[in-house]
Amino acid sequence: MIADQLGLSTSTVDRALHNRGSVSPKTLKKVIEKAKEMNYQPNQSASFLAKGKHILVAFVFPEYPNYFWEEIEMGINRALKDIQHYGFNIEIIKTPDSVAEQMKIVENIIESDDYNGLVFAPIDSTPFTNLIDKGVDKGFPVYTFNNDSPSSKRLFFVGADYLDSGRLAAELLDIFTNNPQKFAVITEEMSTFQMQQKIIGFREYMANRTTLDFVGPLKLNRYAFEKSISNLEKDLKNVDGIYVACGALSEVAKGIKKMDLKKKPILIGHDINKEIYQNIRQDVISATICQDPIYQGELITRIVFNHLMLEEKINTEQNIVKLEIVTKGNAKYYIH
Amino acid sequence: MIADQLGLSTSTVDRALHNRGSVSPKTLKKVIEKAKEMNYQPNQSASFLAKGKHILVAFVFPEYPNYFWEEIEMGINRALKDIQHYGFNIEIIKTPDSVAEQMKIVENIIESDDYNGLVFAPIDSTPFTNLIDKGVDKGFPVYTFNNDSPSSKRLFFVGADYLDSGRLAAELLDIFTNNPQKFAVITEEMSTFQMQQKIIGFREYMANRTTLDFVGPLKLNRYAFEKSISNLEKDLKNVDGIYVACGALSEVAKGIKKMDLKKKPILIGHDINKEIYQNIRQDVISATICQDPIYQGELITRIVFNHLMLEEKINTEQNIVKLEIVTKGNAKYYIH
DNA sequence: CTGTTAGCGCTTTCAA
DNA sequence: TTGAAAGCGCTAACAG
Repeated sequence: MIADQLGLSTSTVDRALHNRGSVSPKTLKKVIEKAKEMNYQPNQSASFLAKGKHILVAFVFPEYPNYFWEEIEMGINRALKDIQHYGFNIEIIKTPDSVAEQMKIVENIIESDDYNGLVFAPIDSTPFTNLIDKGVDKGFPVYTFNNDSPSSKRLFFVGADYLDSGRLAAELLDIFTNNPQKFAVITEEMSTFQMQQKIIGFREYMANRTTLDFVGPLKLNRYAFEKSISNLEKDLKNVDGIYVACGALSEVAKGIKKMDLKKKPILIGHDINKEIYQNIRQDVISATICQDPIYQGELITRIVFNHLMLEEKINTEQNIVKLEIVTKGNAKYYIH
Repeated sequence: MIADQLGLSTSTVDRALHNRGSVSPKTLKKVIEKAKEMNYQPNQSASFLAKGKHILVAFVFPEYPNYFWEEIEMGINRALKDIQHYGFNIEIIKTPDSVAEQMKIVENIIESDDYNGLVFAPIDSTPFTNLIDKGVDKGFPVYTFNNDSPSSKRLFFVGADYLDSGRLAAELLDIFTNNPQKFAVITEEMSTFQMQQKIIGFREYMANRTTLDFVGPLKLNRYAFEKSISNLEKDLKNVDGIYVACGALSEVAKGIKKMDLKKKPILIGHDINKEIYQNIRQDVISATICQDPIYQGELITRIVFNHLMLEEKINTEQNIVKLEIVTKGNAKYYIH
């Protein structure tokens, strides 16, 4: 219609509208004005059909803890259902919790010509900066999610603020306890970046509590949870609250039930699965902090689609997802 | 491709694939099998383009409380951004909180031929059953959201469970108070269905608290909040907790600050806006229960799109959204 | 710098 | 019951 009204060919209009060059400034201006005047909205279906563009994006993330990443995948698939018709495909690659292994896998993806982009959940922050930059510099788009690499040139980040997550955990312990004397913090021997952040946040919140006693961070061994938890019995003998900063909340709950403690401690942690849910219902766990993994998965997928397929500009550069408080009263909504 | 391999024309294949009739059982079977064999995925862009289908859906909902419905609109627009290119348009119509007024508006929409569907947030449940059924019976699709009309034939509902919302409010009062003696419940003179549900849920949770004293439901006048709140000062003199079941949480917070109460009561309510947020930060409000209006708006819009434009079947018939607990520690994530 | 043309995969009308 | 053909709005290769 623009072409008709201006006595131009559709191709000229197309070039003008999309800044493909080879258009005189005069016609360019005419076209842009006309488009605005008649409030032209491009027909995306026609555009997709004509371009026949097909894209494959690699999604790389750890497999542990399983239940968390399963929900992320649910969210990815939810977005995919709406957009894969338009030529957007993905491949999911799971990695161990090892910087070296992740490096290798990501390097291969960036080197190869098999993918048009990478969505990546690094288990640590700074070690990946150079690798990500290498990709982005040669025009290979890299997005981070769940864990960021903020000093790199990644195009976008979707995920939670783990410092704040630790602070919120501290606040929850505060709300659920009454005149507490002693808190314990539990993490893993193989402590990841995000666990460390959580603990820093927790401590920050508790910094001015001079009358409080803290034990920990007590360390669990991922490959021998049961034993390493039962080893903590003496440390937990008379704590009022326990903060589990790693992915072993249900295991800790299970261990505590077996212990012979002076008083039942308030137990706070992160994320949710069926076991955690049961322990909330049984008042073993008082609250857990969730970060809506389904939404995270859906969001990063839609953002990458919009960027790669619709060539939409990225304004913000990150989306920090909200932290949700889950207790007995609303836990049922968080289980899928 | 299917047509090629089978020596048929594309139109026959099209008819077969979409059960448009006029296909012999033999060819029908052949086509279906071939499609499955080569895992045929229809190209939605081509389909949209060829059909040139355009749809207009009416969204009808109350305007009060403003801040809540603004967030719903944000969610609707978020979905719209992705799908309006495909010929999906909406028109938003706001109504007063009056059954009669809503009736009139909805009736007009169902009678007229201007819209292809209706998304409707009724302020009450049963009164709209017949009207909704009238629409659905004549093939005019009606969906409910925020408030349901479960006995009607509406095709889908997106919204919260308000009974459960009241229960959760009660649990929160429980968590935040310590050995409470007396709780107050506040609602409006012009009490809507959803406020009533919340109070029923609240009472259900508190039913076995024989040692507790309850005042209320105290009633506010929407058109004279300040005055009707200050009138409650004597009732609130020595309560330990207040549950605001209506949309006047920030007004109540403001009123309480001015009162000369024996002890600072724990204040719990629903939803969030800038004023509520400030009062949470200042420890005037302890917690508020949110139901992610942005998500609700986005979800109902996508569901209606999928149903009307993609002719997707509706399996579940409803989506009950989660109830989120917002306190000082995570409130900043809930403000937009 | 501009225009002509073919074609993306599907739907729909009309004729056989 | 089937097929031929036009066309949806846009893109891209090519010629001028």
